[in-house]
Amino acid sequence: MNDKFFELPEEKQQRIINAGYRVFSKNTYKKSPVSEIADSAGISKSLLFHYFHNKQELYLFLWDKCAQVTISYLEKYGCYEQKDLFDMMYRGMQAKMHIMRKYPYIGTFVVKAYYEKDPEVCPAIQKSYQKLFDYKANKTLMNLNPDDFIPGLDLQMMYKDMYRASEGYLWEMVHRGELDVEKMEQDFTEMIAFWKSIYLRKGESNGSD
Amino acid sequence: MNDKFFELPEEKQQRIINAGYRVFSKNTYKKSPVSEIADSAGISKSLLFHYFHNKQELYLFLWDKCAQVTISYLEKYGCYEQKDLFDMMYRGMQAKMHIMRKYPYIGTFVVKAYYEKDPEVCPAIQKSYQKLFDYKANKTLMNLNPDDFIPGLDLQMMYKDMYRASEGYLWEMVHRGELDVEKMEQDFTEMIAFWKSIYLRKGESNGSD
DNA sequence: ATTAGAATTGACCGCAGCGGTTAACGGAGG
DNA sequence: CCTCCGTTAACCGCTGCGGTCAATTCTAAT
Repeated sequence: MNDKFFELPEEKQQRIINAGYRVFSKNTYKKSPVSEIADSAGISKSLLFHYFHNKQELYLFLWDKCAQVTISYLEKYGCYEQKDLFDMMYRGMQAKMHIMRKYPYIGTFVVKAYYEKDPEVCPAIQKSYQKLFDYKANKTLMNLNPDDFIPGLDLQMMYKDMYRASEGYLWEMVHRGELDVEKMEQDFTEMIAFWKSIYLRKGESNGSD
Repeated sequence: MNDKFFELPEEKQQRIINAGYRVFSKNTYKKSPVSEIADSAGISKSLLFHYFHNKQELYLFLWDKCAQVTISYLEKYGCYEQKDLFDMMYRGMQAKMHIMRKYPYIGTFVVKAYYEKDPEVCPAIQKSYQKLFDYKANKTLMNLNPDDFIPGLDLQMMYKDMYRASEGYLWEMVHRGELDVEKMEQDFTEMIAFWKSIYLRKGESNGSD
């Protein structure tokens, strides 16, 4: 790719990147017109081809950017220094929200990319996905103390259920269209509070309402 | 459309319908090639155009079929005779599973259709969606007795959380590719049991696990 | 066997829209 | 005035689309 791209003002880079994520997350790789990306970014198709030699290069750049962004934010928010489970979920949520604020379509893009079948990009995706996946792999649940939770609780199930509810909520929001990140952050906070209220053992040193 | 379609053997009708759901749920309306549907159904494009005059007609037929199937199965499984909340969820799940077994891509199709922007089909979709939505609207939660549940539980939150977890699980499965309905049914049953174990008031006349 | 009629198809058409190229435009600096 | 460079409109060859239609195969009654 043309390094001139990085000399562009941040805002313009972002606009182009997000346009890419948006279009590629809506269609297959093959059926995503570069012209639509250019339009969405407010530049001409020619200019886009000036920065990226071809469609494939643009796509793979976006993919790499994707992994890079995810990892950097997860680290930034300290999502893997898990002391308290719920605190960790909260940090994870914050990281996700921050990413979504900056790159609203990155989530759906990742999913689409992962299941992309086109031989022009598929191998590259598959190869580098493992890295990201390994990174995200939950070492969670390893060192949870059952005494902190209500007696007889299936911790595995609890975790799965919370994870799924988060995913379900996210899905709900994404498909609703406009992402009101403020509201999402608030809703997530509520959800976490709810989970604490039902899962955590009561009457301990924890001050909850 | 050509009524000859309905004289086809059930299995062939199904094959065509499912091919339609599959292709239309993968791409936008405009970017879904009729030829791919025909291929996927194992017939020629010409024949498909023999049964449906044009793409639009095929699409809207599939949409109608969709509403019709959903409603009929929800009724068949008695999903709205809610006495016990969890029983109702179980019935709902069974209905969904039955549908997915018969029309694996119908779920994703509905979602795609709902957010379809193409002026050739959008208005028709939007108009008839309200019906389906009104039908599915949860009168649930109306007549729940708080005494059945653990004290202080926020019933609204509980319901939302269960709903989201279900969606999250479904999303997880759908995006994983092959839909092992048996396993899904089993997992859902487990989830419902889990919910009963954490939400339901203990030590009553209810005999659980 | 013959044949009418329906089921089914391959080949075709005109056209839209794609990825990518290129020649030219326009504004800032000298 | 020229030159550079970010930027674009116009263009090109081509693919693949929706839809048609004449031809072929299948079915079954005679």
